[in-house]
Amino acid sequence: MLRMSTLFLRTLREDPADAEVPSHRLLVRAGYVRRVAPGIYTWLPLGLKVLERVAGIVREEMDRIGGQEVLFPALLPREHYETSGRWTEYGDLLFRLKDRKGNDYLLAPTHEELFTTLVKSECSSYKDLPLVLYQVQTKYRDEARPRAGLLRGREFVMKDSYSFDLDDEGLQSSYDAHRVAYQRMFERLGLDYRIVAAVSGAMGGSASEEFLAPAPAGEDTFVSCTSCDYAANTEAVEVRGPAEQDPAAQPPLQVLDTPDTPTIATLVQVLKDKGVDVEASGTLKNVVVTLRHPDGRRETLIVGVPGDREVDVKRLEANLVPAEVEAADVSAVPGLVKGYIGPQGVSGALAAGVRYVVDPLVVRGSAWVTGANEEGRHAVNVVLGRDFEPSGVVPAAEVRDGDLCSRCGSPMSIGRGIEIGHIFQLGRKYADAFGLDVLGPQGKPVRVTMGSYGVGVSRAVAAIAEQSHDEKGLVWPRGVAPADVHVVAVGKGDQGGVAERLAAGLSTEGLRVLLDDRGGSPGVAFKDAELLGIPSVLVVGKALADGLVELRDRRSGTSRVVAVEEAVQAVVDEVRADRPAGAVG
RNA sequence: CGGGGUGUGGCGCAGCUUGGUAGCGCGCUGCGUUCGGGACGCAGAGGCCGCAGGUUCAAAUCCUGUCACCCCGACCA
Repeated sequence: MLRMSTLFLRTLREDPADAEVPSHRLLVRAGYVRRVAPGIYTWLPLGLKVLERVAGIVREEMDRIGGQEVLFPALLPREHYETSGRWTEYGDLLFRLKDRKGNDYLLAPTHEELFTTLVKSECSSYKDLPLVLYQVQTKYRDEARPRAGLLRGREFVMKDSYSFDLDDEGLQSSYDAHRVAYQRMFERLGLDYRIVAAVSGAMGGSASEEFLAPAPAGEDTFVSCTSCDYAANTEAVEVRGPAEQDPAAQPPLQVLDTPDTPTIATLVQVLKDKGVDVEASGTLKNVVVTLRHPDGRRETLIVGVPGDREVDVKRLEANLVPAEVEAADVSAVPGLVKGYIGPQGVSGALAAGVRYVVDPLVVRGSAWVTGANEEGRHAVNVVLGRDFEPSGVVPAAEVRDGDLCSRCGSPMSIGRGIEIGHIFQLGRKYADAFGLDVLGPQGKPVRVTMGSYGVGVSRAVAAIAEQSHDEKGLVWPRGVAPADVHVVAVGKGDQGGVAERLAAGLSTEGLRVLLDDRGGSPGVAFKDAELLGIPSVLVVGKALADGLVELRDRRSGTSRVVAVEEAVQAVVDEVRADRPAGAVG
C-alpha cells in the first residue's frame, strides 16, 4: 500500500512552462517524471510503476512467443560498431566517449551488432534455431532535437528483439509471431494503434511495418483507408490514380505561346486568358532532382507530378532506395529550359539519356498541359502513351487527404501517430557483416537470416498518456495504472480510520492501493485523484455517517455509493471485471 | 543547421520601454481556525535577476559578447 502522506510525490497546480504536449504536461504535473536535461528524464515513484507495468506486459508477450530475455550493456567499445560500419554511419546521433586510456566507446543507440555477435559465438548448429532473444534496455541517441517530453528523448527505454532463422520461411514465421505479440501487447496496454506499411529503408529488408498510436502530438504521418484496413506511412503509401484512357481518343497536341509563365500559377492564368480551360491539377510539373547512388555516382532525374502537388522528397527517396535525392540545379543540366520542361518529343536532355519518371497519378492516356521545351511556350493535350513514354513510375507526389486507396479505391485520410513499435525483416545484412553461419543439416554452413523488432517502452507510457487523458488529468488504463484503486479519506471524523481499514482490506485482496491519508482539504484530494488518474477512486467522506462510501470511475466520471461493509468486494469486482482477457498477471 | 522565443526563490510569472534598496501567485515552515471540490488568518524561511565584460555615482533594467533552454522546420536504425 502506498500512503500519500509519505509518498515521494509532488503534484503541480500549474502546467510546467516547457511542456507543450498533453503527455509531457500531465506526467510532469502529476509527479510521474521530472526533466533533468533535454530529452532526459527522471522517473519518480508513480511514474516508475507505470513504466514497469508497461515493461512487464511487453515481457509477458515476448515470453509467450518464446522470446528469451538477455541484457546487454549500454556502454560499448567501438569495435563492434566498426564491423557494421555504423561507427561512422550513425554520425552525430551517437553518444561517443573515451575511457582513461583514450579508447573509443559509445552509448548504444540500438544493439543489432551485439545480438549478432552473441549468437555467432554461442550458436553453431541449425538445431540452435529458430531463436528469439530480446532485452528491455536504456538506449541513447543524441537527437538533433529532443522534444515533447518522453516522446522523443535522448535516453529512453526500448524493448528490442531479434529473430534468427535458417531460411526465409522461418524469418516469416518469426516476423508473424512478433506481429501477433505486438498486437496483444498494445491491446493490453490500452493503446489505440494502427499497423502501417513502412518503407524498409536502407536496411535491405523486405517486410516492414510500424505500429502507430494515433495522436495529434505524433511525429509520424500516416494514411489510412476510410473503408478497408489499409494503412501506410506517407512514404510507403500506394495511391490509386485516375482511370486510364485511350491515348488515341485524346485531342491533338498543340503548342501555345505562354510568355512569362515560369510557375504553375502564372501558367494557369495565362491559359485561362487564352480560353484554355485548365486547372493546376491538369498541368504536369516536371521537377529535376539529382540522385546520389551508394557508389558515389550522381544522376539527373526528372520527375513528373500533377502541377497542384509538390514533390514529397522523403517519399520519392523511399522509393528510390538506396539512392539519395537532393535538389538539382536545373540551369546546370544541358538541354533543359527552366520553367518550360516537357517530356514529349525526343530532344535535349531526354535525348541525352536523362531518365524521366512519373508519379502513379499520371496514368496512361491522360492529357496534360506541360512545357514545350522552349522558352515561353507550353504544350496542351500532351498524352502519356501517345506523346511521351516515361522510363518508369515512381511514387513522388505529396499525398493528400482524400487520395484513393490502392486496394479498394475509397478515399483515404491522413493522420498523425506516435511510432510505438516497428517490426522488420532484416534479412542477412548483419549476418553477412559478422559472418553469422550455422552448420546446416547437410553439414554445410548456412547463412542465418534475421528480423529486428522494437517497442518504445518509455515512449509507450507517453503514448498512453497522449491517448488517455482529459482536461482534469491522466486516465490510466487498468493494465498500466500505478495502482488499482485510490482510496481518499475526506472529513474530520472517523473517515481516516475507515479508509485505513478499507485500504488494508483491499491490499489483502491483492489489489495495489494508493491511500490519500494526508487529511488536507477535500478539494486538494479530489483534484489530485483526477490528476493522478488511477481508474477507481474510493471516497470515504460525509456519507460515512449513513454507512456509505462512494466508488468513482475515473474514466467515465460516474460514481455510485456502496455500503461500507461491501466496499472492498465492490472494488475487487470492478477491478477484476475490467481486466482485459488474456492478461496473465 | 535555419527561423522564432525565453532565462528573475522549488513551480508559474510581473518588473526592463523611462537605471535608484527585488515583487506577486502557488508551494514550503510555525500557530490557530476550517474540512465534499485546489480553504482562511497571523507570523516566517527562501533569490549572485543565466554567465562574462562594458557604460554609469548607481544596472534585473542600457551596451557588447557568450551560454543554456523552449517552440517551428531540417534531421530521426
